[in-house]
Amino acid sequence: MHHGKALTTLKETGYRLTPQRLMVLETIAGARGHVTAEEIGTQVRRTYPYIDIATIYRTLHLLKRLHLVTEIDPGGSSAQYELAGDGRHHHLICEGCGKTIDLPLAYLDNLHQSLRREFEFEADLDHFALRGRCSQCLAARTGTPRKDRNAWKRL
Amino acid sequence: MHHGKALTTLKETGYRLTPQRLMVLETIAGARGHVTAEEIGTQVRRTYPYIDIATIYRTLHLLKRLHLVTEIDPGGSSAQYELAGDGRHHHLICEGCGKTIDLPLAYLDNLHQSLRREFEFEADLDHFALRGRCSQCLAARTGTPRKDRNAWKRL
DNA sequence: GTCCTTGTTGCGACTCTTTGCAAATCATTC
DNA sequence: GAATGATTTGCAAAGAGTCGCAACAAGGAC
Ligand SMILES: [Mn+2]
Ligand SMILES: [Mn+2]
Ligand SMILES: [Zn+2]
Ligand SMILES: [Zn+2]
Repeated sequence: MHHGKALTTLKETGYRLTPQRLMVLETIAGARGHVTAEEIGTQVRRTYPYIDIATIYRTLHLLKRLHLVTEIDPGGSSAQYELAGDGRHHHLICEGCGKTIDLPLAYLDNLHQSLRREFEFEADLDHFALRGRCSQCLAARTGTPRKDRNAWKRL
Repeated sequence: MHHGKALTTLKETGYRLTPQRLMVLETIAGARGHVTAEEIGTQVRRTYPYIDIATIYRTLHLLKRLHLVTEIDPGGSSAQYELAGDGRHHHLICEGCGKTIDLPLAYLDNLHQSLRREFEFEADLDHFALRGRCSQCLAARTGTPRKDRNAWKRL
């Protein structure tokens, strides 16, 4: 995944391409998969120790607004960021076991288009996390044994 | 909107119906529309000044797990809660003007079912907030005037 | 009632993220 | 290149939400 396009877009939209922004972008592009703001900080501080976490968050917001990176909120831990490129996708997150499943972009196409048609609403469905229960966690809950007094704790 | 069912469900599932939980529930039921945890706190403290915000959050998580209340994350401000009852719905939130549109539950039915069929994943789509741009904010962005040097700020 | 177990609360500390502000940096115009 | 105005940064403080823990309340067994 490369960030050449990101640099161009930044310039073209009139934002400044500062060293900090470049380093954040390079870190995201260099990582495989998702990274947190704190992980970006750790990496950037190797070459520029003064970067502040606020700058990183501000940069991430900017890049997100320009659709150059996508954010995901796993719920219960820090947000994760990813370069918006070819392998776009959504995520299914199981609240039982934490497992995540990649969901092809197309699964939200119908919704996206009916919102556009019927509400003239252009939804931002770049990188979504849907919570729920995976098949295994669902199976584990069927057929509760008769005397399992702790079953309700796992509701 | 009444919370009788909520009380029954709480008892039936084995959780204790403490005064704090009752007060939180009554506050949510008594409000019209969404309430934040802080608003619940302000209301409850009128009769019981010692309630802690952590207790409120814990109660809200519990009620959410039992599908008795729904949560929405407006992004940029505190989460909002609502009694799960008849008028179930989702929300479209415009990032341009802040306007919110109610979206009938049915709009996510197809998605819900294809996830169930094709991934055996039971998604939790009780009360969703979808970000994007409303028709007016989209219209306002077409046909950028030639010399509007501040246009990009509004991206 | 007492004993015992388990669930719940309030408090304080902590994490993650956002915001206000003054100083620094950059682009533009003369 | 100096003056000017706008953007960006680092720092410190605040907001929102979570977690560990000791004290407390409830329920069951006897
Ligand atoms: Mn992803
Ligand atoms: Mn609602
Ligand atoms: Zn699972
Ligand atoms: Zn709008």
